[in-house]
Amino acid sequence: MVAKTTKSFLIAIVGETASGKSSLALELAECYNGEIIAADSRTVYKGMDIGTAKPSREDQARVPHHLLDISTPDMPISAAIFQQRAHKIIDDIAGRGKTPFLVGGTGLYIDAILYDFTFHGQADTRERQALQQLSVDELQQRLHDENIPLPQNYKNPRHLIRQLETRGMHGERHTLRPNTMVFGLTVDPEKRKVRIAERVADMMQQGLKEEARRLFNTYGEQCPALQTIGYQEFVPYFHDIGTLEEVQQRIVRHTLAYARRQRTWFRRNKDIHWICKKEEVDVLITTELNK
RNA sequence: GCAGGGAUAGUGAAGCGGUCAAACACGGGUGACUGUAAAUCAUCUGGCUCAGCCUUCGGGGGUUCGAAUCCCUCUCCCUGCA
Repeated sequence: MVAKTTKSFLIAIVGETASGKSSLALELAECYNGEIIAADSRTVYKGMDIGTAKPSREDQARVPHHLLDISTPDMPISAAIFQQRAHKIIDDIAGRGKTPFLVGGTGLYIDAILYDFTFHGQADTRERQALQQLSVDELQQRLHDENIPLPQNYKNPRHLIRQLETRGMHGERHTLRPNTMVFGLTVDPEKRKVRIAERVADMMQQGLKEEARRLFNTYGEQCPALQTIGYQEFVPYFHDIGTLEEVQQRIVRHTLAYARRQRTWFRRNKDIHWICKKEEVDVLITTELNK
């Protein structure tokens, strides 16, 4: 019992895409003898580098990063798998007397750690593929037949499939993990658009097109992991539809929409300390450490 | 110059006498979401003192109980003949 509550110290840094999480995390990790765990559903895949703004080799040399490149796009990582691996690494880092920093923008992955989600119902790829052929109506009918209540998003095929897989079992959500501080980075709405546009232009410069082409050639256009902003937009272009200009514009728009979704996810989290400068974090961490 | 076709909400595009504030797509806003989550889904998107009212379908004028839809005319755009 006691052992459970003496969890190691953990600092989480969350926020929308292009909010500066990575560079802040880097600074803090250097400052507080830390290591970084990327809580990101796309940087876990090898080969998806430019489009995911994966930390560079130099950054990784400055501070050890974890859960980057742990799989390939054809071997999907789920929230549950991510959680298991992250737990182990957090313990490992703490065991070596260092401070783990959980950094990322994938809300579900972050929360799975912060609130120690219990997941129910293993996903069976075969069965899932079969279910994916069904329409929303058919999936709802199926749930009805098996006496399983509809999920909250009852028109969402993915959630319907999941509901079938878990047979309606609901995972548990616990209170915030002990010894944990959660920081959220805010972005000036005025600057958001410019920042994202610049970032996307930058990715194009770095060869995003070639990276995308290589990935699609290797794993196919249907590969779920490649249904990612920054890659999917190239598909029509590779079929000679539209210009590169349009691809870039679409990536920017989709990224903006994604950032919005991230905001609505994190906004609900009352445990987040919203900040916009490193100094604010320093004050909070220092007082926490002195307790 | 003559003969045709067209102008519709932020954009593209339906509608072709009433059920039209006007389909649909895109774009935009808001939200949901515990084993696909950078995914997926819902919802709103002319204005307002919002179960009703007001102003819209290139401009103006008619016909009609009633027009985005019919007629006349003007402006601009595309097509065939000159």
